[in-house]
Amino acid sequence: MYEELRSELKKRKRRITAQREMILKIFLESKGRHLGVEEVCRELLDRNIRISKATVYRAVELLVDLGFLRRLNFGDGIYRYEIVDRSEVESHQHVICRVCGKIKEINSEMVKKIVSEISEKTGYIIENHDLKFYGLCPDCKRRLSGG
Amino acid sequence: MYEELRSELKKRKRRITAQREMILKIFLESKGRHLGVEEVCRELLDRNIRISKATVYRAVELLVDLGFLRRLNFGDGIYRYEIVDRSEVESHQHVICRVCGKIKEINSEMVKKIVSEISEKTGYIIENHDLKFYGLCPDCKRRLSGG
DNA sequence: GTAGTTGCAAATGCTTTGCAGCCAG
DNA sequence: CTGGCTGCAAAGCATTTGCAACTAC
Repeated sequence: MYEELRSELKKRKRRITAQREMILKIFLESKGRHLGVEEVCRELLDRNIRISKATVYRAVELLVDLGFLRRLNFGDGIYRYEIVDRSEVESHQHVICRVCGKIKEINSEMVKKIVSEISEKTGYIIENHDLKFYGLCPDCKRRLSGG
Repeated sequence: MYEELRSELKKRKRRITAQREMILKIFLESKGRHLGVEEVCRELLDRNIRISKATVYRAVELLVDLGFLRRLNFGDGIYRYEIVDRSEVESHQHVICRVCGKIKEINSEMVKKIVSEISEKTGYIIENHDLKFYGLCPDCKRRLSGG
């Protein structure tokens, strides 16, 4: 993945820097998590690496541009980012527990059908989407009803 | 709707004020639009009504709590609000043009199927959802491809 | 050498909050 | 009356930006 990053950076005449590789590394080692800038900085500090917050902001923006990260928005006022798995479908959907905040990724075949249905009905060309389902996860469900 | 607002406020021992009714009125008269606090203030000014921004912030939060408004997040750093139509299904979905920003509401039967599929697969109880589809609206599609 | 990067601090922009005065009940 | 409400200004926060020093190439 670092090789791809280097080649993408070269392609766009942007520089290959230790900071950028390090930040990508954090995301590669945190697969499945959804990190905000603050958390990225914390992860870096845990590894005794100090990169200024401004640089992290600029790096994640760049990594989103280059297609390595995806920006997420869970409506809490903080932008979070996750690594883009090239093998995965171009869309993404999350199920979020309203009690514990746990986030689960899902992948429904039915999503494709919805997309084409919407495309037909509205005349829009749908390029990507962001689906969030809110509810109770099994654990919280048990905890709340059980006791 | 104002009657419902008054009774909800009484029920919760909150006061009935001209500002709160006025702000609800703005939303009732702007059905289908997604107003941010700034825009609500502008609408008020257009009607020669001055309500402080802080009050608007507090009022929309209250109206969301009471179930009259729904908070939306289109990822541009601004919370927008829309009136909740009691007759409508408890869920909502938007199609957003990435060029002109136009937002269209949709209502797909297929959404219900997805919800139950997800519920089965994940064990979550899905209470509501927030679906956003991004792409090109017919107008921008024409403008971009046509010339 | 030079243009892209970084770190810092200051600025920005949306939202929240403390507080004194006001007003609905 | 009195506790909730409003308006104002100040504070909070996440994010962005200006700039001088630095560094990849």
